[in-house]
Amino acid sequence: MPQWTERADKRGLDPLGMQNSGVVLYQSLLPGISNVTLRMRYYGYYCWVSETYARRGATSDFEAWRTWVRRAEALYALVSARAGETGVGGVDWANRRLAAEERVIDFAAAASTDASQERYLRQSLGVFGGAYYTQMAELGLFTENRHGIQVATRDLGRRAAGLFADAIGPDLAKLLRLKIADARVSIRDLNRLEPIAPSQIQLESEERSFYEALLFAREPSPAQGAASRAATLTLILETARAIEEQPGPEDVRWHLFNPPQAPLLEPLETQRLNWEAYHCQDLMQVASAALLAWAITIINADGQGQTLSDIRAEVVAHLTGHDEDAFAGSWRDLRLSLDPGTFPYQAMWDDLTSARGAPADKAVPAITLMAALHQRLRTRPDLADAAARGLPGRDPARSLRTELDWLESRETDGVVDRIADYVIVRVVRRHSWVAMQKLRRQRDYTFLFELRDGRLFFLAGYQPVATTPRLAPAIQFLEDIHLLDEDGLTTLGLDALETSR
DNA sequence: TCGACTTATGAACTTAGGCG
DNA sequence: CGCCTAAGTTCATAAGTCGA
Repeated sequence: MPQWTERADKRGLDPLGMQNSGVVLYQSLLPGISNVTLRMRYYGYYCWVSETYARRGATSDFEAWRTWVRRAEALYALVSARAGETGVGGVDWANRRLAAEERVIDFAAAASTDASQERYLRQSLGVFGGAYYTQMAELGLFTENRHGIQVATRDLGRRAAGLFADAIGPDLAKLLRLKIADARVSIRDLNRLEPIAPSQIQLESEERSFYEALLFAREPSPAQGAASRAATLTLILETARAIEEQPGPEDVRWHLFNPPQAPLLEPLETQRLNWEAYHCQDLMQVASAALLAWAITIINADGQGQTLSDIRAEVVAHLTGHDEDAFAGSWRDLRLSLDPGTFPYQAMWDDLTSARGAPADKAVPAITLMAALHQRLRTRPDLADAAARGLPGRDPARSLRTELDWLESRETDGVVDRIADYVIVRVVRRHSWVAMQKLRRQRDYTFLFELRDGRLFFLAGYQPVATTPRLAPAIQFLEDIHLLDEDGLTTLGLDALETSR
């Protein structure tokens, strides 16, 4: 291995700067839930933590508030670890403490911000500050007071706090308050506190109905993105009903990819169309990335490096040698030859995102997929509109739109020439530009190849990856509030679905 | 007993988003 | 802009299983 490979110490994230367009889109489709908010019940717990802190005689001292939050989180982690829960901040630490088999666990030091101690979490305001606060603010549960301290809001936040307290009952609420203040807890008390764990939201409780009303925007004064979130969550329930099992993120993507037999009512169809546009964007992103992976293997073919014209010639040779009749005509001919309704998108996606197989063998599938997407948008003005609304169409961003516009600009040119240009201009040179920006702005060296004496030299390989659109936490939330379980849609879930559509 | 193969374990890395 | 987090994935190694 050459010495200079060591310089590529950061692997390129979004090497074509194209994933970002999809990320921006999906963020608007599930506001109030992020990739790091993993359990619904934290929303109620933090409101209770804030209210309890206020009632003990809160001051404007941020340090005191931070200590209270950190102790509340550390205790929640200990209870959850004891109960075998997942998605809780600090469980790794809690499991280590439980394994030590102390009779009484003193977590004052672990909850402090003293760097010399083994802390349950290092970030100063815990998962509250790192993940939940911004999402709870979006939902109208939390706000910042004039002293810069995060507090539960008067209306929604206080109600959530009250419902959490009611759910666990006065005795446990008192015990919980005492143990947070004390920062010491026995195993016996951890067991007693199990009803506060994230999976313990009771089926027939006001706490549960409150979370449902909150998520599905049935509260009196819904916050900004509430309707969008409600529509997406309803579409997830719809997916569960259709596939008759607990859906995973992939199931949701593919279920929402095609218009359903029985048309959805507004605003659900509009939101489904947004998800379809997002998924088309991700398909395009993966196809472009597959061409990048291929270009990298061409660069790496011998240790001598390749010029841009070497790479172009290899692309032409490979695509010409590939006895694909479809590639004999123009780009326009290619897209018109495909049926965008029956095209095997999922098989292509699975192939391109899998590590199996050589990148060169994925070039033809990637190109065909791009043509199918092109034809899909040409024949679906509703979809093209959704893409136009949700995705950037001009420099310096790259998206489904920009790439299709580029391909369409000279679409009567031959496929092989058009794609050879695409690989050079939109893939190889684009990656160089993106990596240069990251080097300048973030000082990250993310180049997958580098230029020396007019030749490109291999630095690192690349595997196309999908973006992860917050669907996993959304599904977990729906499970936490009993709308979904391991068998799919529950009775409550069916009720919620009927109410929402 | 050896080697080929499968399964289990664990370390290291990746991912997203947000704080300080 | 560096760092932090949980969960997922990948990869290497260890342990276990099997047949010759």
